[in-house]
Amino acid sequence: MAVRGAARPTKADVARLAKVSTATVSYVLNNVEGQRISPQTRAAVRDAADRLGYRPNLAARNLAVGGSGVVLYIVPRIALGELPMEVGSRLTTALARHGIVLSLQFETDDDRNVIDAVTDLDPAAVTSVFPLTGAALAAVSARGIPQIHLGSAQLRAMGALHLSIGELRIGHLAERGHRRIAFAHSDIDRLRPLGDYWLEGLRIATRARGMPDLEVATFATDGTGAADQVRTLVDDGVTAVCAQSDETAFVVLHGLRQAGLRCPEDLAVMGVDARPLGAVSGPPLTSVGFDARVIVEVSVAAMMAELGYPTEHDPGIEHVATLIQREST
Amino acid sequence: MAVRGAARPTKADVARLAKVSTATVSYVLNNVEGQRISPQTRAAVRDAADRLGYRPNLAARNLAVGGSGVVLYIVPRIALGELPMEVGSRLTTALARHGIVLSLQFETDDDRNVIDAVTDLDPAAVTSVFPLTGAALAAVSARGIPQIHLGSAQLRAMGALHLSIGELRIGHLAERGHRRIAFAHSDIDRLRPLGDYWLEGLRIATRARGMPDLEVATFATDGTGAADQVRTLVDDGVTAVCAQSDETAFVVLHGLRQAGLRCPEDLAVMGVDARPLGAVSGPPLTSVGFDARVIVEVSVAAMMAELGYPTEHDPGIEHVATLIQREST
DNA sequence: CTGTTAGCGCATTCAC
DNA sequence: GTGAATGCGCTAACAG
Repeated sequence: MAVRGAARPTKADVARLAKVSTATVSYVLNNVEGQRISPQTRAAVRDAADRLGYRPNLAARNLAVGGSGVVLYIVPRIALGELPMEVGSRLTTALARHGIVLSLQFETDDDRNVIDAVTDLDPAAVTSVFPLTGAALAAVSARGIPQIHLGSAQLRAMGALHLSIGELRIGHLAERGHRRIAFAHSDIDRLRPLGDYWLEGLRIATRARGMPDLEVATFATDGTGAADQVRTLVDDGVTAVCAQSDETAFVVLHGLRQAGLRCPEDLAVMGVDARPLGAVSGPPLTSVGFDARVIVEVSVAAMMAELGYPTEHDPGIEHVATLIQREST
Repeated sequence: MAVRGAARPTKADVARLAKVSTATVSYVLNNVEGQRISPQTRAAVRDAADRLGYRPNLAARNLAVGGSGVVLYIVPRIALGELPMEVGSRLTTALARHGIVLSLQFETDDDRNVIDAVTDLDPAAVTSVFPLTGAALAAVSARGIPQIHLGSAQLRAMGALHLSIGELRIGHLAERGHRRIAFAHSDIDRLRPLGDYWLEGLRIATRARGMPDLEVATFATDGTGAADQVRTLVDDGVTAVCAQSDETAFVVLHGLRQAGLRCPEDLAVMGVDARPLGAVSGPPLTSVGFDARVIVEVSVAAMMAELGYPTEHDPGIEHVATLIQREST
């Protein structure tokens, strides 16, 4: 049990209590390789350390190693479910354990905050879910700061997620007799790559079943023109649409209501993301829910590895996604 | 291994360029009182500093002043619109300008991450929108770390927000002939205080107009039982409901659709928060949008002041809220 | 194997 | 007014 006095114990205190030198303390606490230290000394140090509730002073450590001890995490502004925030959250605690603090930066139009943060905080690295672009990218690479992002490369590594999701969705729709299916893209540019990623999985699934290729439509986030688009789709003989995300699915649903069409009778709609709001949309939305835990773990592990803190634990990749059947299909 | 850009200039570099001592640099750059420095020297230092693009090394500064340079910001887990995140975001950049980094911590059931962060990062303060509770509170106060939160005290200071919002909503409904109005609470405990806060404002507004007191109903977030509740309300003669938030309003809308009732004919629904999704709900939701900028500014200013970085600029409190009329009323 | 020591960059006394 | 000197707590060479 740590006794909390006024001042935090320093490495010197630990050394004194363990009756060794500060260097030794440093070695055992940092698990420095190439130093052979007797198990008992090691134990003594460890004991003294947590007897005192010792925690290294980050400022001092950073000063000594010449780093800032800060890593930036850029959060996309667009609603992409809770995942990015979840990843950020987990990353925060995972890194804190290593004494480095994660500074979340939310995307803005001008990337100003990112640029400021880069110059003010001098981060050791910049992490993000999507690759940086524009001014932020320029600022970061100008300073030679390593950037780490979780592109579809990692997603692919994640058991070819798009394939299993695609199969899951198309399978569900095919079972219900749908053959002509459309894909609803978001009109947010930034999300395009993600949409394309899902689309690819869907395409492969339809092809495997000898179904006609998917039609593609892009829906405006604010619902503008959705009714007309939906009507066109239905007139073309499309009977179901797979949206790029639940958000986009909501827009399609909106279009259906505006057009006076019924869901799923006239057009079935399916999202992917399983946001809580899907339970109360009109009608409640069928979607596929991710096991956030697994995805987050993979992401965090990848980033930690990239940052030089490899995680020994490689989480299993099974069952990352499950169908959530509601009334829209 | 990426080659970092040119080494950062240090205070010594600036001193050399400005032909003064490092102490002088420190004085002018930190605007130290009680030191009389010639304007020209001052100018020379400033010039040299930004000529070199000098930024102080945070680790070194923190070491010298004995602080960690980290402040925690606890983000409530519940969906409360974008505001808390927005506040966190702004706080991040505002503090970064002062060389302190904000570490966002998301609430969890066990408060484990907060406790860990407190011991690992040794923050100078802990900020949050709501007061801390439970284990997190214990950990923070045990260490005597100052906590700063934005309770309804500040909200009230913010021009009695609940009153103006209440008046705005009731006024809108009254204009449309509604007299019997209900309030829809969220079933999330954590949100209760916020709901009560809004409710109080609504009550005062109805009373002022001699309208009957509001009925209160609590809706489950997942939509369970919403249809019955809505039906009961309508049977009771209620013609409009003010929800605690847009989220809750969506649940009411869901109940209406399930019950086969029309909105706004059978029951008008009004949210507060103006989330983007409101544009594509069924029907699109009337709500009141906050001028996030103002609220965030007030919050951030209050927190900065509390943290010892008073902001000279006291943002005006006018027009923090505007009615967003859509089809649900 | 373990102790000593020299900085890391900055804020802050204290002489000049 | 300004410059030199100290020390913050820690890491990493270098001795021993």
